[in-house]
Amino acid sequence: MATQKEVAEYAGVSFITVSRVINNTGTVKEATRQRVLEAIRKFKYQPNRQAQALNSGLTRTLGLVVPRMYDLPLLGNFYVMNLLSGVEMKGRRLGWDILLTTDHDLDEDFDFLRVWHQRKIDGLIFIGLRRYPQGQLEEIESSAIPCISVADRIESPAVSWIDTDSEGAITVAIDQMLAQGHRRLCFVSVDPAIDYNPNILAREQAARQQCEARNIPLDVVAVADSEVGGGALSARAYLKLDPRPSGIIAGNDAAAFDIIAELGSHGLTCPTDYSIIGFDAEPAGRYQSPSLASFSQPLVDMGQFATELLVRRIEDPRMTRVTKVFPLSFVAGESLGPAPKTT
Amino acid sequence: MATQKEVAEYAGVSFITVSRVINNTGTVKEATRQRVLEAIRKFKYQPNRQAQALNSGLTRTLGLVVPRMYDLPLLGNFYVMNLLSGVEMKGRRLGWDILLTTDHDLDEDFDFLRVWHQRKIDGLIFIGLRRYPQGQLEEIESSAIPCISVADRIESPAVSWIDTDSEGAITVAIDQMLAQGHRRLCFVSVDPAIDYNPNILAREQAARQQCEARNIPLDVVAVADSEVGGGALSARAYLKLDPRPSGIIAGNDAAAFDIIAELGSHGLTCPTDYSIIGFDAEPAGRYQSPSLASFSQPLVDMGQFATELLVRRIEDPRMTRVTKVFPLSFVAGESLGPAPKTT
DNA sequence: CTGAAAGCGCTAACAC
DNA sequence: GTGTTAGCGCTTTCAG
Repeated sequence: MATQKEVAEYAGVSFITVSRVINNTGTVKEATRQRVLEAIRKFKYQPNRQAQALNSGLTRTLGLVVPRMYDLPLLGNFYVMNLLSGVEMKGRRLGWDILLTTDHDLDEDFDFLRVWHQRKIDGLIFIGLRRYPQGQLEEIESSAIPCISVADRIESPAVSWIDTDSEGAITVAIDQMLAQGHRRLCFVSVDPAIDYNPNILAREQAARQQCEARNIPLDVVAVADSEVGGGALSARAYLKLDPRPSGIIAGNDAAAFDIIAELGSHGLTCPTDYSIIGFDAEPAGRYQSPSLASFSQPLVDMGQFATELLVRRIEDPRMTRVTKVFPLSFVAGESLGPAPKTT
Repeated sequence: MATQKEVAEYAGVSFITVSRVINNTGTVKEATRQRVLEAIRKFKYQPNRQAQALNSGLTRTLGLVVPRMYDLPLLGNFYVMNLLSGVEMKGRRLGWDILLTTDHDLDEDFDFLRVWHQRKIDGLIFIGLRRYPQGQLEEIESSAIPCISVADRIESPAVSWIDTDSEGAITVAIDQMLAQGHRRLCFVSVDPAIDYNPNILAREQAARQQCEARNIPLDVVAVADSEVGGGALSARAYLKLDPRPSGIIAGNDAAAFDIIAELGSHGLTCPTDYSIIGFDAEPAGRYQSPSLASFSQPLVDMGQFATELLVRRIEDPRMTRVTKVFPLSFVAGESLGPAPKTT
């Protein structure tokens, strides 16, 4: 691990000249420059980022706060992972590294800002920011930390956000159900007291509003997030509904998988007895029989967009906030079929 | 972002005293200590890790090198993600942060050691280390960088590794197949020229050796990794086999999903016409019909183990290398049934 | 065109 | 017990 000093000695210059060559600052005679480059190559010199950070104030590192559930980081989650892929790709291209953080227990003292306070990162990407207690939100909004909120539309002018178009997707989902003759719908949501999932909650709200506006009977079942198998519980709640809706819109694919499995073990088959549409378009939905109708989201693009935005914001502190809504696209599947005759 | 100096001024001491209080070094009078703690609380002071790193040489950050395929980081991969979860959990508990890196194009100049050369991390975790060209491997083995290899059993005494017990699992898989009457087997592997997957290759090798030792006919089909839908190609290669084996062992679940789907579209149903066992025990395998027989691996534990090992190695450079093999456990599924009569 | 000096925030070694 | 000095590796003035 060579330093500028060693390189400089070998090249017969002072270390400051090495700094100039590396950063392309000031002026260096071509002959000198070549000698320095030669020495850099010889020692495989790379600048020490810690030292650079110490006086530039920039770590060139972004933090991604990954939500957790029951102590396990939600890294296996399809949404989180694809977003992360995009973040990593764009970060690498722009020369920024990605530091992974998870939130600590929510009642503890705002632990996920630690990396910021310790100056290990220059900006943060949050997924589902509103899962955090009000006090912590206020600290973020009032602090100068550059950050992007994914999936939660934060009001504060200090926080840029990106999100998916839940309303538009729900419109399509309802239209699809109506076109197949389904006249009574059920939305499978998540209990925010158990787990806060901004995407599912936004979809639920859109479903409620649109069904009311269009005068379509809607039942909402909300038990627990499917990440932990709560979908099976939701299925049982669905079975108790009377009359029983023939069209199910699940908050995400994971919930849909659970429900199909659980209803199957109760003798209900899809799409004969009911139809179901999920969200996320996970690959697993393609392998299933019946394949799962769903909505795909440009998650990798979203991760890239968020990263680019955050880097720009860091480099230009006066940048005003940006908000962006990404469209979803419907993915057909065998799980969506005509409503059963006996409605 | 307060500094020691500001805290010190408020407390009426010199900044070095603040340093002492924080690090519990030297001796500080209780009254002074209280005043300093008070000031720290008031300013919400946290030490600047960049500055600390600059003179301790320790960044307290670990790097995880995530393999890529066709430019996309393999973050959606079940194996990688669960490992990463474990790494993150243990890192957080030990007070270490996790920096995500991916390998650059392999022919380029060893880009994934950049974070080490730039002193952004103190150690690295590799998955499938042998995917990298020989020259780069040698650089790792000969350099002083603390690192752990996951899934590749590196010979060098400088590199600790952890892996799963492919041999043991393959023994169980073959036994299961034999018990169901299957007399001819097929292993679905991956072409290392297309993608290097150490787990699948180890399983393939074990299958070859054991089938030969036990005198069981084995065909090996290797087309492309299932991550990119190559499983469908493997299925077509399987269909051309004559005689056609009734028992398929797939290199991983993703390949198995592909194969079941593809064979299904050719009129072959599982487990009537053939049986199949996968590896990884992905949740999606539970939702499928038929459910997929597979092997589960203690991936989160492995990630935790690797992290703890790496941190110990960093803190004690003289530590000798550790190797550990984790057992797999068989997960029953409907995809494994009696061999068809007409063998 | 190049070098010397100062300082980023912190800690280790040595005074008082 | 507490403060002073020096230095980690680098960049940004300011001289020459």
